[in-house]
Amino acid sequence: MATQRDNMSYKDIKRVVLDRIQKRIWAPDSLLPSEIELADEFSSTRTTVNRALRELAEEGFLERKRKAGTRVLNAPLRKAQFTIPQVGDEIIEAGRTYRYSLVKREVIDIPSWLSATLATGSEQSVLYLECMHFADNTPFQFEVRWIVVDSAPAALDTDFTQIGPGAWLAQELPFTDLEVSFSASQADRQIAEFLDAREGDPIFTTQRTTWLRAQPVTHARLYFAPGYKMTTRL
Amino acid sequence: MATQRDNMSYKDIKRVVLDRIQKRIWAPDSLLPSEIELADEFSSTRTTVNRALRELAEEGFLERKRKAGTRVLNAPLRKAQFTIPQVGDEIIEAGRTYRYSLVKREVIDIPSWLSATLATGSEQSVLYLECMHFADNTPFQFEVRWIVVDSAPAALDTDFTQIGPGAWLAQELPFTDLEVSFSASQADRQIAEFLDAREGDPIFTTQRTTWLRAQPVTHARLYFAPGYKMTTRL
DNA sequence: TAACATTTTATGTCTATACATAAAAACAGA
DNA sequence: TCTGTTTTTATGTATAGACATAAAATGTTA
Repeated sequence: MATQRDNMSYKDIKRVVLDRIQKRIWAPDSLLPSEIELADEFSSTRTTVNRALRELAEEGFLERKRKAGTRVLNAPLRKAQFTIPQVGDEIIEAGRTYRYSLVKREVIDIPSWLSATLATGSEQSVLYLECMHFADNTPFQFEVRWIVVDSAPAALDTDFTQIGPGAWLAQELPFTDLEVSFSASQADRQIAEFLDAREGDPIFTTQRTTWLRAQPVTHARLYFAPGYKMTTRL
Repeated sequence: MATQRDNMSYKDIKRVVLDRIQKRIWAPDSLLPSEIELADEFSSTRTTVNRALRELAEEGFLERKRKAGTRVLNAPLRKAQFTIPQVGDEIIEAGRTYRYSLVKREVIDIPSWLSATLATGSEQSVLYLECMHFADNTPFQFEVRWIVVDSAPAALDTDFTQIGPGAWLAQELPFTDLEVSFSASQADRQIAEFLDAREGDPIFTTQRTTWLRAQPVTHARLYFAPGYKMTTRL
């Protein structure tokens, strides 16, 4: 058997294929040679070529269908991956010091808009929390969170003065489904105060909802201090 | 050789492993059995187990290191994947009708802030464009775009009255690197007018910069009409 | 004991081959 | 020509075995 380092690795093959796509050697919408032909050309095996093409398809460059073959996507619907960070981690990673503080904690009946959003019963209790996250002692994020008590009874025994609900939930409760949305909202008086902003300032806002196998766990609204920018490179 | 349908597929193995993580059978930070041991348990092979674990690591559940083994991540840094959509596609996919219109088109010297952002020479020409994107004839997005002429000379021969610069670039020019950022900004008079908003309204804003192998191609600022929300599920 | 060299080991990858399967293409009958 | 059936084919996945390699663990020496 030939030794391993002679031939091209799947990464090499990815590079070559991507290069040919970018140089329009394989034009958009055109069909690539079959795995067997490519394996032959690169004197590799179908297994290795398969991995290269599969990954390029996952990355949004190719479309693959059984029997139909592998096609170059015309509008490379490139997929950006961004990690959903824990506020604290995000701040520490930026080389700043993180401080957390609990503003409010109470158990309430689930508001009707929330039970609608979560598609849960209307007779649930939820733990309502308001928290502040600071970076270098300046306001970074104001968090408003609802935790469904039935899904996370242990939350009632936690006072959340030392640990933020995000971090606590990540440790205590796994989740299976997540919905995140991003939008721009306007600072009302409360938010302006907490974030040291002016009323009416544009506020970058994230909403997150998580479920554990169809059971709703928590909903959070995260209001970022003015000037916040979420960036991804790819 | 045993036939294929007897044993567990890599997807089955993924399911089982994920389940054990979620049930805390394999606690956060703990070490999983080695691939060989797992292959043995599932009466599978190392290749198959490897694929399952590799994908779970890509999805952010596990961390793998040579010799050190496979570890359950404590804070599952879940990775949300969102596709960078073409405005038109996004609108059409929502079942609305898309209309595009060019507002302004001129060739200018590169502004200094832009040559700084792009890390390019300061003597470049850029094609400056302002465009509107409508959904069901209501303003959806106001686009401001700079295209580096040297990187895309063909842009000078295009009038952009029929096709938007985003769509045109996707067809004409591949890119290798992309930076996207999201933020909240405030509508100034011009933006308010175009988006049928009030001055001062919070505006969800995307900035995109693309390069083709270290050569800057284009920079765009996309201002969305008030109320826009970007959502991802996972 | 600290600094360096060696061994061990779990993951990373490749090969060669086989069976599985979706779907296009070819075929057959009415 | 239409409709339903069969064949073909490219991708999808599994197996068994080998070599590659980072990094932890261990051993060695100054």
